[in-house]
Amino acid sequence: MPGAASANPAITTDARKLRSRDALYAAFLKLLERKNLDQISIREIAAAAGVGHATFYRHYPGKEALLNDLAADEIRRLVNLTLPVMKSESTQAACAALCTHVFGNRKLWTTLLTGGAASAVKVELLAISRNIAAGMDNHSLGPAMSELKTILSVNAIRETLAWWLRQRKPLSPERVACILEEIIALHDTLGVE
Amino acid sequence: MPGAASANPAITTDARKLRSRDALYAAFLKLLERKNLDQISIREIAAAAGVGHATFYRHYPGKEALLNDLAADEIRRLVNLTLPVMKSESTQAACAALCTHVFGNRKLWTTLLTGGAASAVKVELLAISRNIAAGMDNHSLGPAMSELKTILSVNAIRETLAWWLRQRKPLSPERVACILEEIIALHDTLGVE
Amino acid sequence: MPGAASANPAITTDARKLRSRDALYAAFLKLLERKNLDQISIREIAAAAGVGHATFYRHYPGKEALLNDLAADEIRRLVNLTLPVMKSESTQAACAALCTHVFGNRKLWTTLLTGGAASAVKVELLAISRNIAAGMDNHSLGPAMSELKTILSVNAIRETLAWWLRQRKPLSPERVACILEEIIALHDTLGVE
Amino acid sequence: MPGAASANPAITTDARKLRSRDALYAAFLKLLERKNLDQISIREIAAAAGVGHATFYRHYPGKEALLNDLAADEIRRLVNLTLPVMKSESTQAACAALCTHVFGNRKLWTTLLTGGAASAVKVELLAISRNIAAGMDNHSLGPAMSELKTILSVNAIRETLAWWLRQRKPLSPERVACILEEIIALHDTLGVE
DNA sequence: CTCTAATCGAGACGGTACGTCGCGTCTTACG
DNA sequence: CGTAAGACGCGACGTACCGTCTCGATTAGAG
Repeated sequence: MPGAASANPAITTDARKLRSRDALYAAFLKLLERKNLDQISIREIAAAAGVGHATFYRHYPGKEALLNDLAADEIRRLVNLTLPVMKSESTQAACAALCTHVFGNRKLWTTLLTGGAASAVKVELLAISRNIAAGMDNHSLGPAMSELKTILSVNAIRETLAWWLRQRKPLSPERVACILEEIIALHDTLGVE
Repeated sequence: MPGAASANPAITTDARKLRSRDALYAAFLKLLERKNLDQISIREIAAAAGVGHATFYRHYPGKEALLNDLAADEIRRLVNLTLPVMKSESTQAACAALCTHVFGNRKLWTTLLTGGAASAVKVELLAISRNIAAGMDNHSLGPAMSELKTILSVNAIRETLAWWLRQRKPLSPERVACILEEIIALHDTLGVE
Repeated sequence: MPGAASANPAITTDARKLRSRDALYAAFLKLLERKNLDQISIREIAAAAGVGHATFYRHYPGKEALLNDLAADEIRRLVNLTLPVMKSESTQAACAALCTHVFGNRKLWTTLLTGGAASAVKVELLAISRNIAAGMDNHSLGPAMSELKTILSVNAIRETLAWWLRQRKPLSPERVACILEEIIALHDTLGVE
Repeated sequence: MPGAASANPAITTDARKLRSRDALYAAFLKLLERKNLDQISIREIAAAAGVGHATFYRHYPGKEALLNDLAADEIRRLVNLTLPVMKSESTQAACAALCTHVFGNRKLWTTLLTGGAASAVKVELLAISRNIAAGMDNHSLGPAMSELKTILSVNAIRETLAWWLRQRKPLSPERVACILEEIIALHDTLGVE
């Protein structure tokens, strides 16, 4: 921070820096609603954020980094909302919580799942899920098969949500929660004789 | 074409044109093995094909067009090999045929499913599958749900194949055929009480 | 010519060849009225002549060659009309003849002197004039000074004609003939003490 | 320019911009010594200036613009050197000054008058001369004739200088000054009975 | 409240790739 | 054989962004 040394060089409290960062984050999200990732230029993001384009580089090495930050943030928020419910209550309740949250932040998640960010979200989501799955591993299958199961489950959920958000007249969150539950149950039987 | 009259203006018999086209096709495939789509420049493709870069544009409007051609070609080849088997024999036999073909053209399909072409293949595959599914529609579900089923099935198959080809020591085609069959069976139960 | 040997390989009587050549000549002239030399593409000339663009190259190595042919032809025609008059009658009569001819072929000469061909005509005209001047050399000056005199005379005449043809309401040929005569007389006194 | 406020947006004080501009100017001049204008590519100029080719376009819309700048600059320098002398002293002194300057910057002027820049210089020189002539108009002739006189005078001077610089063993500046004086005197009598 | 250095805007720059255009050559098929 | 049609390798065009860099001007926060 200005004027002197700081306890932690990584965490800035400088208001200017935070303002720029948030402006970039918001501007990027707005642009992603309309365009694909590689139709958005860095200068465009910076301009939309009311920020010099060089400032962008002071915060992120490139637009992919910003996108990954953004995706990871939102996914983690979703997971933190859903996972505890699943553990303490039931898969059914967790699906309901998930769908409710997604529906509540529908615009954001439409962008994340069906817009230009989709493939980054896919990767990020899988990475996070892998970590979670590593914790509660079922040892009945080999590691490779176990990974396949994770991949299929996560992708099925993701595709279902994306399909949901693409609908002109979307189903109710409760309806989708049921579908999700069914899908999850289905995948649970995979590989079990 | 050179000279004057021709029966069909769309089908060229000019040897030069065919040669260029094939060279571009092959060079592109080769580059896709190593790089992502947007790390490949059009001039690079043309150079690798031993062709002037302007010639590329005389054949395709851009690299996406070439990629789509390529993906559609290979997918259609695969479908034409698999679908008849499923109709005349069984799903089991079709899975076997599919896996055998993919394994036989393993390098190509690794590129298509796990390389730079992956997302284009995903789209193309879904489009073709939608067409097929439209023919043998099951009317028990609504159109939206029916589409979801197609999406989930196709993606599950695709992800499984991709996972297979990513393995360092891949399973035998027969083994994967069994897995695929199970996955397909699983998805058939979707939406049925 | 087709089918057999020819007495003189340089002079073709093949009707097709002559037709193409003339068509190119005419089309080029037409285009020169509207555009600068390097705004005219060879393909454009060929198309305007109703001829394949490759045919152009069978006749001329490039558009400059065609332009030079054209310029040289017309200049020579003009000289052949003017020079004899000067020798047999007077400079005055020659100027009159020149201006009359130019005025009669006004459109052509406007193109040649003020259009895209101007600088080629300048060069060609000087070359031809140098040849003529070499015949009737005045040995009172050195060769260098003598060349300067030719340059200045020819350019003065050319610029005057160009100026004339650029006028919205051009003077009569007789009026210009007088001016030319004065200019020539003036240049004759150059270098004479 | 960088930072914020500036008195005049047209005049840049940014050292980088000036350096690039000058480098382009110099490199272009160097190339013009050897080649015609349209044998010089913009990328070639930029490379010779040690500058990215896009930078060229940040300064000039095209090579013609650079050439015109260059020509106008040098012509104006010459005029500013010659015109005052003519006014305060004599035509003779002015011719001497002109020839001395041209001879001193002989390489540059050879390029400008006999190289690839020649026709641009011709146009530019005429334009500037027209402006000067407009000031000290002689009203004895009509405007058209008066313009012809300007054209002829300027071209005669220009052609004489070009001829001079083309000579293998050029005459002394004094000698050429005399010739020029004679030519100017000659043209002064034009149109006067 | 005052300094001081972190942050910023503006934008020039060397690059790379873009997609278009015209060149001159070469190939093929007609008449 | 001369020609049309046109594919081709080549190379310049002018544009768009890239990521780096240098500037002063501004401003937040430590003392």
